Amino acid sequence: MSLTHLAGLLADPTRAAFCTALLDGRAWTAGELARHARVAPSTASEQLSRLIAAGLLAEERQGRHRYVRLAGPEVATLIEDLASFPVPAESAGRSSPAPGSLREATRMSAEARARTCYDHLAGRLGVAVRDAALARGLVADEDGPALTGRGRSWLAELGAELPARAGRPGGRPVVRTCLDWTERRSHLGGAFGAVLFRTALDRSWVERIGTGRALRVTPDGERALRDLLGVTL
Amino acid sequence: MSLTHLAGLLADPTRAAFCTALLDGRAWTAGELARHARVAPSTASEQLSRLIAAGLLAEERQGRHRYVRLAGPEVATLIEDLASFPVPAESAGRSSPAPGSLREATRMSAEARARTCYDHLAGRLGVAVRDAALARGLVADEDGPALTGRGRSWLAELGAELPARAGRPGGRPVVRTCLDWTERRSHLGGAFGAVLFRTALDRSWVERIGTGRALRVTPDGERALRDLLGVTL
DNA sequence: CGGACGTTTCGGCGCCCGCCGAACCGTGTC
DNA sequence: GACACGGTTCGGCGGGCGCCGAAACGTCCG
Repeated sequence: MSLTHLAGLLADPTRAAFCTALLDGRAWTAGELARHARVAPSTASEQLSRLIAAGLLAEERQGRHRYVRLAGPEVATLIEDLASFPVPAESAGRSSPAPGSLREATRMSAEARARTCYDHLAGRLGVAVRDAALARGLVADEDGPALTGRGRSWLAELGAELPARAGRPGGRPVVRTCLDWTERRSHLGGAFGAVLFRTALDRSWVERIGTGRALRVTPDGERALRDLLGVTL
Repeated sequence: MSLTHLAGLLADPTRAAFCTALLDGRAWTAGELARHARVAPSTASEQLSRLIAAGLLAEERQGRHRYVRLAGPEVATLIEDLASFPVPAESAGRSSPAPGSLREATRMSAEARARTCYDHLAGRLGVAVRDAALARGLVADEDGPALTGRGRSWLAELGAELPARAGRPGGRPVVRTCLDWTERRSHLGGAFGAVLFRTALDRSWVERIGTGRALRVTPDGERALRDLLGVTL
């Protein structure tokens, strides 16, 4: 994969829209993505094939549907890195992308509260969780974040465990900080962030609302967050 | 900076050639880059302006020359990340970019031996330095690399010091591993890697050869590497 | 079996953008 | 002051590529 080839794939508005939509970590059908990006199904089909051929996306066919998702966490962080590259000063013209409709505005505020970032938590909830994990000594942040011994036993008590390859060379980093670009603060990614979100979803502490990346914290979730991390929202 | 805009800048062969050339960490003039990428000076001028406007490059004018360099380490890592994205299997056609001329071949072998990677060491030398730093306990690698206490005092004895902002939020990471794509192994980047290379250059342990990224280890350098790190080449 | 639907392939249109050469400007040199 | 040289601006050319609509294919359902 050459630099120009990869960059060229992300340089097109349609393909970029696909990728950012898929940042919610879920699998979308080709048709959903086509409607989302407002292009003809034929166009979506072509562009998806290219993204798949390049190894950015993975596909899974089920009957007459073609499900598509990001190929892995590396792809997600790559896209996040590109998308969060600091904008030089002179773009002060239109600071926010213009709320547009009311529907759009409420969606954005819901996502600011709590949302997914590929496979972990983001938004104010994600930042609060990180702060709590730091305060309780589950995660240290000396020259880059790391899971502490206390963090490991906390995770074990929770009944969750990290994938075996996490942290080993070639494997996924155990904990990564991910710049949250609504909050302009960090939240927790990496294998730890992922397993945290996974359990929260499994135990119905959070649930997805709408078709986007927004999340809602359930009453059970509020209780769990308070008892396990001391987080109050 | 939108994702598509940034990616679009790197999607063009000419602009990409500029960026990868600038990965040597030095400042090039517009004309040098034009010749390097084999385009007319006028073309180079236009493209450089765009890269600068986007904040990827920084310029410095001296007399009738326009010097240009990468805007910072973040840009370098961004480009490295994109360039080192794993290529899917079916590109097995032409594995290496065809040596072409003899001149080209000797340049490549020199760069494989020792070269710069933006502002730190790479190639076999870079990998050897990392291995030595790990073996001597200067750097640990538990869930991501970190500078140890011993590493800090080693650096102090050397008479070198890290920039004050290194490791703090918003600052540069103290030590980063950077996948070396000739060696397919990691070498040391980050503030530590940079200060290491800086002192090596200041004390003439290594010197640049040719106009590219290749380095030569001086006799003084061989001695220093052996005494300080136990590295023999 | 027939119709609806999601997806794919193909041909063709239109636009964007990278490229160059020519003219021009400012700087350094003889 | 004349000339050389690096860089920039501008107009115009050409190719690549994203888009669509039409037609075809496969799957699911009645």
